[in-house]
Amino acid sequence: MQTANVGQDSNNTAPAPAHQQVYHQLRESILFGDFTPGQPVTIQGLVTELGAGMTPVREAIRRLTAEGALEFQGNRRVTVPELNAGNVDELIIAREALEPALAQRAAERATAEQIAALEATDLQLDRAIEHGDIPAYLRLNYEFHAQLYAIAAAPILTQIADGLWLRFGPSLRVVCGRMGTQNLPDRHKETIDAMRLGDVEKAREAIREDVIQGMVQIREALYPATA
Amino acid sequence: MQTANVGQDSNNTAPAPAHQQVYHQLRESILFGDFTPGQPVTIQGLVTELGAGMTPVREAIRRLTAEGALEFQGNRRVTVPELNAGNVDELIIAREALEPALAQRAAERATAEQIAALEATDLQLDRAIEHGDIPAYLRLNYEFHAQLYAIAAAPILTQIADGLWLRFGPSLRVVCGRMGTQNLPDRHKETIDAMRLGDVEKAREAIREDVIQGMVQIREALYPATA
DNA sequence: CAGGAAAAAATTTGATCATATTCTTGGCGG
DNA sequence: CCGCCAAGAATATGATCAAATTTTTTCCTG
Repeated sequence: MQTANVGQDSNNTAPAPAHQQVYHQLRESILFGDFTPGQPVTIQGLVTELGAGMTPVREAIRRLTAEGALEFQGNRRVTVPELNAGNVDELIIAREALEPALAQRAAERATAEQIAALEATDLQLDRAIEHGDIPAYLRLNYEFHAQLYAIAAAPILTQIADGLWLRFGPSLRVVCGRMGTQNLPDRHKETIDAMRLGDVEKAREAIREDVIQGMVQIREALYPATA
Repeated sequence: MQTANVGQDSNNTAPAPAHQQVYHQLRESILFGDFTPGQPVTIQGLVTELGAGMTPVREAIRRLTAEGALEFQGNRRVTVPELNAGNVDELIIAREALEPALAQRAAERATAEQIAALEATDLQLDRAIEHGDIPAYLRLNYEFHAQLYAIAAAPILTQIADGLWLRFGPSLRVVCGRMGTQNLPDRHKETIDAMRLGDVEKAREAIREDVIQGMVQIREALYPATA
């Protein structure tokens, strides 16, 4: 959400608390596919791997568990969730409901600069797709939507939508790994055009299609049999 | 979500971890109005009040912060969030999007027993409204919706919808305290009737109206000026 | 004698606590 | 009125205890 100074402390600002740093690191790892669905996540493993204390790691894990990015396995174990077909359907419902609302608000508020920045991200995204650079694709695709959220200026809706990315991030990574980046069309250009023209309804619809298209692709890749 | 054994350990089962117990206690306190919007929540206060250790309390707070039930004030302070008019609007959007979807799924799946249980809850709710029993009203109103979520069998959507209750719970309490329970009509009867008849669309619409009605009432009570 | 299931020991991991450290804040003196 | 200092609260650490998993051992059966 807020861009806290995750790194070293600049001149006067205090460094971010360790638990926040750990949280952000873990979050990125989950979002951009350093973890695979089903993978166990151990506290002690992270403690040694990140060189952090036990308490910050525990807190970061709790936070991510609450966001649905990790799953409490009952027996004190925590794993990266594996999505079943029903879960994907739920995510489709949720994203189809939320993202168009955010896009609409963004279209109503966007300045020319913000739209330009959006387009810049999308161009980088195109390049990543051309090069088949999956990590860059995942990052920039998320970045595009995150920029849209920021423009929408709706903190609660944004937090919820962001949480959804955490849920399907690991699976998206798997799907991309299988299919490459070529067959991943989006509706970003249409969205940007609509925003330039101030056509709120069209922007809303473009994002709706973008989201559904992407989610259905995940579902088809993971569960081809299911209708 | 899952009904862990929060209390003493029954014969063979291990007692729930302290951090979960603390989480559930805090959660209830927030949901049913033991905390008021803006109220600061201190770790040490909870440690002494609940007689729990510091680590479990910290973890519970982190979890509730991630769910939006508490707010990180930046300077290490945590408070119960105060909703502004825009926040309420966002909550309306989110609930209007999610609850009908859940109601639809519930209507598609409900057994006669489940509908009967729903009706029983609603009758208790009516009694609480008659008696002006605000705590009971808050509890049973939530219970009604929670039962609906359970029937819908959609864990992700349920978790998100549940999180929304945590966000407006404290404010709902304030509104009820101001207006009493009399002027709080709902569409529960219509919902139950529609479910009995298997009229999925009507159930969806009834819940949609129920939710909007309730949320608009909160908005009007807190921010009368705003359209 | 080999294979395998059950039991027991060992190791790994999670939960909690007491304590030290760091940061914020409110009051006091300049 | 501004800056410094002390009190209090939050953060972080490492130790300790408990639970779960894994490995080893044992014993029985074919």
